[in-house]
Amino acid sequence: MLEAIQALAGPTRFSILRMIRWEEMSAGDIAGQFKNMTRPAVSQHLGVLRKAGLITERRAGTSRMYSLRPEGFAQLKILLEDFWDPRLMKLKAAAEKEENKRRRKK
Amino acid sequence: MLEAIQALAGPTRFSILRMIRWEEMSAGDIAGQFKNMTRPAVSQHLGVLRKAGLITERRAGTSRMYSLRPEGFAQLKILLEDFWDPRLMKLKAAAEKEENKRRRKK
DNA sequence: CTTTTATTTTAGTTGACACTTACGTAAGTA
DNA sequence: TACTTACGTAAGTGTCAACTAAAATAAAAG
Repeated sequence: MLEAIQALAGPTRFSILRMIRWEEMSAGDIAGQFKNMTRPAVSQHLGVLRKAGLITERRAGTSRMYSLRPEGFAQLKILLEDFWDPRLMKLKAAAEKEENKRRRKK
Repeated sequence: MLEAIQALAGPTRFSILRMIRWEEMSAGDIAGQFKNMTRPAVSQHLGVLRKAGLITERRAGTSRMYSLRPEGFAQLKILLEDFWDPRLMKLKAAAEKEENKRRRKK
């Protein structure tokens, strides 16, 4: 889980994620967007993002297409919500306790 | 904004945030939870978290009390939702389709 | 004013990570 | 087959962030 946050924390990787936010892109096209950075460097970042579960890879001929993996971000969102507002969390916990009580009555 | 993500990415800082998740703690108490780490090190991490807007500092006598700052996490949550929410993605795609139609009419 | 307590700040060291260059690989093409 | 395209992987290097130790600061107590 921390792996995903660390992947997100790199400025280059963050830019990559913004690029493929709406539609998949090839590794070459992604690297082409960067000035002053070699293609292997971008490839390594793509590897980090993939290992972190934030993107998926699809092979198309000699190209590799990368796209966002919503599941990865969903998990991060859940994680952040736990920090979001502790008071709300307490209320939610209480509500769920109530819910369970009701279920057990059946 | 990236600053907050980078702050969150450090394992030590992540632990600190979990500690003060429910209630404020003094710098000393926080540092006391860590084995194999000096107090200055923890203090530096607290500084990073504060600069990133994730925690707030309150002075009480010679102690400094730290607590979570929900606003900081709220912004992060919004950021992630932009990557995650499929409904937003669909809306954007539809908007671009419209945009293309308009262009072709010229 | 001096001492104590709690903590930050400064200075300096070291390990991890982001690069580059060079090489390897897999799929398409002549 | 040999060549080209589009990549990833390996090895080496420099930079930066996390740490420690020592000094500075700030508030309370004596």
